[in-house]
Amino acid sequence: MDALTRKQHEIIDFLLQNQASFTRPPSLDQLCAALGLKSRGSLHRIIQDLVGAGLIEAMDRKHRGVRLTEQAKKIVQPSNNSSTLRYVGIIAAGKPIEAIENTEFMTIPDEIKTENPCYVLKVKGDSMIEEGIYDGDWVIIEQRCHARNGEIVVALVDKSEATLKFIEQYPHETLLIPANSSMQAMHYQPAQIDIQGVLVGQMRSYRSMV
Amino acid sequence: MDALTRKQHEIIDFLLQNQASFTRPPSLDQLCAALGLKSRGSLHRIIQDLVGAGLIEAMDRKHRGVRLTEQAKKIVQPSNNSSTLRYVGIIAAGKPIEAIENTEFMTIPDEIKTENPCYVLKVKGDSMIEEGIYDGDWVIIEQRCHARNGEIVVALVDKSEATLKFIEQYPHETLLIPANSSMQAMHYQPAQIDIQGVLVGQMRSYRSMV
DNA sequence: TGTATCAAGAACAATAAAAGAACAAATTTA
DNA sequence: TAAATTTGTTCTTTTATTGTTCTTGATACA
Repeated sequence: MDALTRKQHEIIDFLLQNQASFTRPPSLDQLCAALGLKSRGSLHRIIQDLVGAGLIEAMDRKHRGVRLTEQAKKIVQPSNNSSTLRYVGIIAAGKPIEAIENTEFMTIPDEIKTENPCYVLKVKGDSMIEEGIYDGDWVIIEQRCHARNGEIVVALVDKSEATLKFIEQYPHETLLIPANSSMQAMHYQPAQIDIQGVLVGQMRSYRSMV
Repeated sequence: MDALTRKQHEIIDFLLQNQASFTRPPSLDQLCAALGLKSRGSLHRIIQDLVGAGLIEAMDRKHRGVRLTEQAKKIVQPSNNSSTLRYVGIIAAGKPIEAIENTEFMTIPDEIKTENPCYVLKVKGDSMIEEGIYDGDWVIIEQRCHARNGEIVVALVDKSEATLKFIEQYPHETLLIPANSSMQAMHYQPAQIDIQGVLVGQMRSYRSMV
């Protein structure tokens, strides 16, 4: 199969990304409208080339619209707008992270993660309640061992206790600050603290509320 | 089996979506009325093709209406497993929902949605801040038109303004209650309020904080 | 410069669909 | 039971839509 031209690529990308938004396979005219073209004559040629490449099903004069082949649909699977992250366990202030028994995975939308490796924790406790992070919420953590002041981090204290807090780092002191006015900021020696990741996303289910 | 023509597709979609609203299988004339056709002659041909495709049960002159086969009902099931939801737009208290221009879809983990149809909105404003729902958060809404007292709903006020609030419904009064102590509960006539969905999930990105 | 790609549009052929007439079978009503 | 009505079926005719094929001209690129 030859490499696709720019336009062929654009059309396939468009179709793959908008499969869901067409309730049925679009006709050439509909595609033209969606793509901003004024006439379907030239689009037809491009579609035919894609039929040749095995990415679109032949239309042979049937009026059934432009349908992607299974092969084409597979192309998009890896580059979906989400990815599967490891659900590691439960984080509760003052305790080690309680790992869950069987490794679980959760599909997390790109909107609340980053390009870098991330993992998921479930939050236990109210220490970040004023930041809108509640007991039972999930948090998405980007895995890294450094953070900037003011970021929310998973911090390992004295190699034993894990906690989710705002961090402030100074030459001779590291502060872990809760978002809960009934709790106090904690002061540590920098060596006592290991950063295990930085908060990049959060999510919550309201299903069990009922 | 060949792919369906547009009209065949439309009819199957219609039947699937309106199964519940027909007390008995619709006759050809009823279907014509529902679909805006003036004569059943042409509809019959299309139905026969669908019988041939195994999606509709053969009628053989029985006057009992059009029934989908089990196979046809399965067609929609797989898309249920998919966790791709429509990102509809932005909800800001006191304004209509501001639809986004191009239909977008977001992949939402099963943990923060339900089995029923859901859609996604972005929240603007602070009216639910004490419930941990902040300006800029996404909310996942289960699409239904009724709610129980104490649930958080997308309510359409006077057919014009949309808002996200706790709801309390009494025979002669409906209350929309914010989760923000600097705001007041609003009192309405029940007829002023249309429920457009119930909150089932929430999520937030911390990426832009940096 | 020549080549490949692409947009626009005209013209055409095939298919799909709408409308309606006429009839037969099933069902309901009187 | 008989008549009336509804429903499904089979046609034909007409219209609309969709896919196809060409030609012309513009643009990008090596």
